[in-house]
Amino acid sequence: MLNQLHHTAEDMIRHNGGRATAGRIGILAILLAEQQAITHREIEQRLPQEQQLDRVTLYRALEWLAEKNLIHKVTSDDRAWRYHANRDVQSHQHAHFKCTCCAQVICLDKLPVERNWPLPAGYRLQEIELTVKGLCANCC
Amino acid sequence: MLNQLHHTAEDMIRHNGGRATAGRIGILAILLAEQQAITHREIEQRLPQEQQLDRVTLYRALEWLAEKNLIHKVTSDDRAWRYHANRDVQSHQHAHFKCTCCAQVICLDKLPVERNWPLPAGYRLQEIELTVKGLCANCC
DNA sequence: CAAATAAATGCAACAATGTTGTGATTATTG
DNA sequence: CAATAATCACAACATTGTTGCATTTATTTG
Ligand SMILES: [Mn+2]
Ligand SMILES: [Mn+2]
Ligand SMILES: [Zn+2]
Ligand SMILES: [Zn+2]
Repeated sequence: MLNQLHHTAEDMIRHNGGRATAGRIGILAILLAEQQAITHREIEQRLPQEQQLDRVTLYRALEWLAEKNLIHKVTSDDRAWRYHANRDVQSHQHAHFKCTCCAQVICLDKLPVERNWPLPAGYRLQEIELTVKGLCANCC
Repeated sequence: MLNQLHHTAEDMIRHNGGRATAGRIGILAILLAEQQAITHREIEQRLPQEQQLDRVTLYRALEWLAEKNLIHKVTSDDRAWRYHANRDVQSHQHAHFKCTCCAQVICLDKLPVERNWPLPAGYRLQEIELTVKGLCANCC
């Protein structure tokens, strides 16, 4: 099961012309297995003891994966990026939900906001970032 | 003009039962004068030389002003809070625009998003945080 | 398979932003 | 003016992320 994900991860990495290193494969497998968007720290904790990576290496691997569009970064109000594998649905813009109690972040399907936003004259829209804050099912 | 704002700021602070210190008044006057939401650092730079405040004092003053609802904080993707005085319009929820080039942040009037968002079962909505990213008139 | 090479890694140092604790100062009250 | 609680300044710390550079390694090539 996790082995399957490792295989998938390796494929995804090779398809993008990157080196299939243990670190990258492990990180991407973790993100593929995860339902939520998780932080750098949480990824570190999920890595098996025998293949801990340097903080910087982890940051750079995540940066590479994001560049190649295999994962995406989510901004949060606690100053920590969260990362999540790109599934079909998430490849285009979508909103996020963050629990104000336990801080979990999940990706929501749609982005039900009109693209032609009423901006001041001369302003150009590039991207909409939307986070719904509230309580998750566990914290309600 | 700026003197007028100082007077207004002092009134707002006293109305909330706080001590009218030079620091608080100066900070709030700066935020009242500003069209955009600005960072801690930018506030510091706008303070006259003779009344520079300690970083921590500035943080705590901003915290107090936000608690009293005289200003509001804006989350951004660059890990720095931005602050803006609460005018009538901004007292309720609104969206923000951030220029991806010069990083300026302005408050937008409305929040044209349906409040009854389609969340997973058991989830409860508290607040919607929306940032439109793009290019401002200067950077276009 | 072995050597060559570019890519990835590990480590140390640094930067930005924000927080906590505590003793000194000050705005306000009477 | 004196008393007092609120505010402030300073030092120390925490978290998250970045940069430079020497070392290691995955992949390619012969
Ligand atoms: Mn997402
Ligand atoms: Mn605002
Ligand atoms: Zn929760
Ligand atoms: Zn701009």
